[in-house]
Amino acid sequence: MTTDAVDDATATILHVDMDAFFAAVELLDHPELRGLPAIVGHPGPRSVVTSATYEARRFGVRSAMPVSQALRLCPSAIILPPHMEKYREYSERVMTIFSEVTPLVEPLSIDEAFLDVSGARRLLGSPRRIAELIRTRVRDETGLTCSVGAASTKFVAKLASGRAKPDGLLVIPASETLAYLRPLPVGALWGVGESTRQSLQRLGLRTVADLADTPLAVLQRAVGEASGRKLHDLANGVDPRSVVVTTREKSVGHEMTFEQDVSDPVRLRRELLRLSTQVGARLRKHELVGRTVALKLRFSDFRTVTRSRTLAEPTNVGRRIFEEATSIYDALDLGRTPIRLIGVRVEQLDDAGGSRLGLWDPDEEWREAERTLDQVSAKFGRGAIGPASLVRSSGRVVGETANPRAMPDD
DNA sequence: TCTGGGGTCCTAGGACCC
DNA sequence: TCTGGGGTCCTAGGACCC
Repeated sequence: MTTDAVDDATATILHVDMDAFFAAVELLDHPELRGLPAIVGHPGPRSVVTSATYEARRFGVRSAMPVSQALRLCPSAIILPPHMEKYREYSERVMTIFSEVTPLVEPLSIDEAFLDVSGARRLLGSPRRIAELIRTRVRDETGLTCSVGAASTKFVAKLASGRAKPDGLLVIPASETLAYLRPLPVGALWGVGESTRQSLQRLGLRTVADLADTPLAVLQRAVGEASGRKLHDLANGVDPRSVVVTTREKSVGHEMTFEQDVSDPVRLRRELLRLSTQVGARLRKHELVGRTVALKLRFSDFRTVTRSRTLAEPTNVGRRIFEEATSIYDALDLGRTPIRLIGVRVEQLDDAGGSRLGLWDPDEEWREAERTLDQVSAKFGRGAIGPASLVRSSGRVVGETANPRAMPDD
């Protein structure tokens, strides 16, 4: 047995994270941009950075940063519009590679997953060897690079992959976990963002070691019962979560930010109809129904409100979702208050099962939607809106929704 | 600098029931 | 006449993650 195998025999959870995923996929189609700073983001004045190459990151460009700010930091950056369909394809390809290594794969997002390789060791070798195998296959079969962390818990594996980036591998055996964790800043812990970091700093807690040595009750008073418990555990290297293969989504929603704030209630209704139709289509595609409809609004000052209602009967019908969302909006009595963002979400999901709701004719729903628009038009004046304007209404063409007939089908 | 869109989880208060 | 405690559901908001 090699020292290698001895050293990492306890590190059986892998976290695989693609490097600058969206940007890297775009570069496959634009090899001439390799080595240059590039940013993926929707075109538009209010867009943010979705992904950036490491060349752009060297200028301080980060995900979620306004594109305008990114361009000030890095004026030579090339902006690439996103192609979600393509990213989903590559995501499936790498997830397939993972599942050929072990059936215990838990996708965490489009570009990362946890793998439990404890059962694959006899066949494929130590976790380190398995991680190398994955990295080689991903590179050979997709042209993309990924980073892998291996540890005895999910949380430490994720930390390790982050530390290994880009294009690296880091194994943290159980015996070294605490020594690795303790010097890190509290912000390295999962669930500690800016707000929690400040709360902890007020208590003089700056490192993971500080947290680990603080009595549980003190932490819970500062950040809440559940978060306090979680932080205390993580800081002590405790993370009992196992790799879970199947999880069902708990809510489905769509939202959109206008390029300029919108005061026109008719225009807002039109967006609600579009969003509700999309949500209904996705629910049916996944054979789900939902009992609660939530409306989200963001105002010019960025203040955000949500209002939700629970239905007597669950639904996955766009028209029904639209009715409820509209009714909630009307009840807010906002007049012509300018709106920056509008969103619809359906929660409390359940299987559609064999109920009638599972069977659906997308064309029929689209005709329903058009009738609804006619009613709105009749109420607010002819020509105010029409079915033809639906497609363009967002002011932004989002690939799959460019064809209105394709929309109810997703 | 002027803040996307997809989500999850937690908290807290009130209603309601036992 | 005043007052308990636990459990569940609903709603709103906020923190957080990618």
